[in-house]
Amino acid sequence: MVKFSQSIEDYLKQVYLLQERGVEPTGKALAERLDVSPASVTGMLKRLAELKLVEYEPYQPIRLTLAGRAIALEVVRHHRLLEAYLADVLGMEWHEVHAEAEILEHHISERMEALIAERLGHPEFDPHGHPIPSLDGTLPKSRAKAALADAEPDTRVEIAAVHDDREAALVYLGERGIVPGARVHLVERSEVAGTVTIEVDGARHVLGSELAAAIDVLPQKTRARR
Amino acid sequence: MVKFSQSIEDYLKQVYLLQERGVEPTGKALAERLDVSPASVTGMLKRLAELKLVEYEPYQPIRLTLAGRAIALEVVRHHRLLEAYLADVLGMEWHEVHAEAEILEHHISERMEALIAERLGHPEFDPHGHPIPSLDGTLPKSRAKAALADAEPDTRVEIAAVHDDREAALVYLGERGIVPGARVHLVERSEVAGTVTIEVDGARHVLGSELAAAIDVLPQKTRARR
DNA sequence: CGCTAGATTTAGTCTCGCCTAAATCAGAGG
DNA sequence: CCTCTGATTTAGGCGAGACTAAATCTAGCG
Repeated sequence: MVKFSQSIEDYLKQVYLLQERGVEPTGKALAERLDVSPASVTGMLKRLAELKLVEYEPYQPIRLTLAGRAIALEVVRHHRLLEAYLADVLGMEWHEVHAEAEILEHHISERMEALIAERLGHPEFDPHGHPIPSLDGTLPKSRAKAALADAEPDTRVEIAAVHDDREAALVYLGERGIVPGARVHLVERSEVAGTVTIEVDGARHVLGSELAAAIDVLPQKTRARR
Repeated sequence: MVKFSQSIEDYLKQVYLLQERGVEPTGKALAERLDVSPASVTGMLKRLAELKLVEYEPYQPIRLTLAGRAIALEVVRHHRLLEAYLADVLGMEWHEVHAEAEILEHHISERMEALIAERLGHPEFDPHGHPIPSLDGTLPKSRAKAALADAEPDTRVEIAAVHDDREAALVYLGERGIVPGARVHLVERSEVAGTVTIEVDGARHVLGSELAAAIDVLPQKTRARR
């Protein structure tokens, strides 16, 4: 597979990540996530279409081609392996790993990727609970999960993943033990207040629904899996 | 300290490395090492002079400013720490580490640098025997050493450093145990043949003077130091 | 059916680093 | 002191990837 620029990798990755979260990858969404003007996105999409990495016609939905998806998966694999490595081996805090991996994902060799994966024992999930694509492009299958913001009140759940890159949010959650694998009691949700109340380790916490929407949980009848 | 582009870091690093080896950093030498045309070097030197990172006047010798030297040292520190880390912790072969470090040196955070240095116990030399600048910009002092190509024949010496990036050369030397720390008997030198004969672990090897010039040795009255 | 808001695309520029070709300079030898 | 050679600099350009401003499309609503 030919080597593409970091910019190209970033665009493809963001298209993939939006799709992974079930969001339509529009030009606007890409512009926001890439911190770039919408006009720049259009320009790049044209190039990506030329390169057969995305299917793109003006005003039509954006889709990755097989080749584009392969690159996106590779970058995502690098990112998540790096997060796991930085946290587990180097002892970096879980809120720091994203920023570091965001950069390094574009620069590690296949050799280094393999050494890292091996050292970690080929993990299936990163410290935020995100699935790590395998070398052949397959994803670990995870059980049905729901956003904490939508889960059944007064049930016990297990935190599965946290989809929030902001360091402050991760510090906040980490300090309160709201991390993948944690068992949590969902006390109540208030639609009108826009809050979710949970109990972790005997302490109560109230989260805004925005943050609660970024947290995926599993019904409690499960075992830990990290 | 402001963040400069990878290109700028590379230019400054090469100026530093040439000086470290006692070579005048001319435009031509830089062009070769950076794999760039001489005209491009001139252009970049102008920019670097504007940025107060080098002292440069047309046709005058090139010198790093304090700021430029600080950046060069930082990049070299990253490079050599990474080489040590990749070899010692990740188990990468000593001939592979240079290429990987060459890229990653520009992308690791200060935080990661610190974690790596700590994990390694703040080493003074990298796997090739090159000194690792400390955080405050000082270098470990190494004892007087000479190129293998110039050393006294029929003496015992210790390999101190190998100044050759080519993978094939490193594989060749590594397979024969010609690595920093190794004790070697310098059997003879032939000016006319352009060869140096050494004995390592009971086996004789003949090296061309070019390669022998890239190997630094210490007189034998020393202890191992890695 | 027509309007409008918001998303998207087009057009035209800018900067960074690189290039080639041509000009110029420095230093050695006659 | 002149000339030749090799190093260096100047001049002119190019491609990537970003930007702003202006034009255009789409979709929802009255």
